[in-house]
Amino acid sequence: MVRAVKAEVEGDTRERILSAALETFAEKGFDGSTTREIASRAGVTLGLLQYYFGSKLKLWKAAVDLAFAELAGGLEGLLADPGPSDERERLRLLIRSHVYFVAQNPEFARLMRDEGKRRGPRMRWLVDRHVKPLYEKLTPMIRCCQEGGVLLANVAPVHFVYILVGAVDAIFHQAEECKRVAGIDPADPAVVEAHALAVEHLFLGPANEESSP
Amino acid sequence: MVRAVKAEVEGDTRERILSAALETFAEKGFDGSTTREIASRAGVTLGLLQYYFGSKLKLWKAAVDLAFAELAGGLEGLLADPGPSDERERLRLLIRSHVYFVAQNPEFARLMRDEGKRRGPRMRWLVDRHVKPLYEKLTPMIRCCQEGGVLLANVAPVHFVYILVGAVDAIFHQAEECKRVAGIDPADPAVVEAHALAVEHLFLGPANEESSP
DNA sequence: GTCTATATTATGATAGAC
DNA sequence: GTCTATCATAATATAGAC
Repeated sequence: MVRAVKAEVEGDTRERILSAALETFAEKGFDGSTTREIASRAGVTLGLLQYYFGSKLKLWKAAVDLAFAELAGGLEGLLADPGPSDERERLRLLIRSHVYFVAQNPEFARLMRDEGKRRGPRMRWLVDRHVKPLYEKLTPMIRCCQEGGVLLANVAPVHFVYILVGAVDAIFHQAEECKRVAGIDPADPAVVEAHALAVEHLFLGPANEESSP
Repeated sequence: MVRAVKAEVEGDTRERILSAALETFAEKGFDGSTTREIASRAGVTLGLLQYYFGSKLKLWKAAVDLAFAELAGGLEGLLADPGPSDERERLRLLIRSHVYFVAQNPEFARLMRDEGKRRGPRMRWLVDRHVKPLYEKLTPMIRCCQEGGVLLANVAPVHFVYILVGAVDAIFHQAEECKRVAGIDPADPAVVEAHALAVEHLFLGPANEESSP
C-alpha cells in the first residue's frame, strides 16, 4: 500500500512539528519558545501549527507525551521485566540504561527540570500524567534494594530517586555549560561510558562487591 | 551616622528589586520573567527598575552576582580553608555544607540549571565569570580525593563534579514537583538532614570507613 | 492541508511630570 | 528617586483565501 510519496519521504508533517516542538521547548523552556520558531524549524507556517495542535499549550503537552514515549521504550521495559534476579544487578542495569538514555535524549531531562521547579498547571499535569506513575514503579525497586542491603536502609526512597536522577542527568542536562567549563562534550561516547561507570561504582561499588551496610 | 529612616527600616530599594529579581528569574527563567512582575514583587514601578538597572539583562546579571555572593559565604570558605587534613572528612564537610546551602537557596540551583542547558551569551557570561573559577577550585580537591583513594581514580574529575552537584541539588531544584510526587517537602529540616546523610553515605560510605578502591 | 494577513495582547524600554 | 503615561515590538491566536 503506497501512500503519498512526500509523506513517506519527509515524514508526517504533524510528526515534524512535534519533533521541532520537543527540541525547542527543551532548549528554551515553555516561555522562551515561540510558536513561530517551532513552525520555522519544522519548515511550516504558524497557521499550520495552529491547525494541527490548536494552541501552544496543547503542542507542549503533545511534545511531553512524545518525550515520555521515548523513555518508555527504554526504562520502563527494564522495570516491568524481571531481568536479573539479583537486586544489585538490576539496579546496575537501570543506572546504566538511564545514563545512556539521557545521553541520547538530553531534551527529556531539560523538559522535566524546567517544569518541575515551579508550581503551576503544567507541572501538575506533568506530574499527574507521567512522573507519579513512573515514581511509583521505581520506589518498590528501591525498597527492594534497601531490604537486600544494596542501598542504605533508613532513608526514604524519594532521596534515592532524586539522587540517582540528579547524578545521572546533570552533566547531560548542562552539556553546553560542561563543554565550556571542562572542555569535554558529554555526548562523546567515551564520556557517556565513563559517566555510567562512575555512577554505577558510586551506587554499587566494584562490580563483584558483596552487600555493604 | 544616621541615614534616612525609611532606607534603614525597609532596606535599600535597589536591594529589594535585586532580591525580587533573583526570586523571579530562578522561578521562571529569564524569558518567563517579566520586568513588570519583578517590579511589582519589589513594590516599585517599572520606571524605577529601569532607573536602577537600565535593562532586563543587566538586572539578571546583578541577580546572578548576588546568588554567587551568597554561595561564596558558604562553599568557597570551605575550599579556601585547609579544614580537616583528612581528604575524606573535607569532602564530607563539603557535601554536607552544599546540601544545606542548596536547601536554603534553591534559587541558586534553578538559575544555574536554566542557563547552563543552552548556548548563548548569558551562559557564556555565567560560565566565564562564575562557574569556571569555581570549577577550578573544586577539581584539585577531587584529584586529591582520588589520589587518597576516597574517590574512584580512573575517572575524570568533571564526572564527580556533575554527579555530586546533581545528586545534591535535584530534590531541592524540583521541590515543587517532589511535594506533589512524593508528598514530602524538601525544605523540611528533617528531609534536608536525611538528604545530606544519604549523599554523604553514597560518596563516602559509613562515617568511620577505610579507603575502598 | 497549507498559506497570508490581521486582531489582540503583553512586553521591554522611553519620556517626562513631580 | 519615584511615578504615570506612552511607544515600539513581538507573541499567540484567528480569519479566510487557495
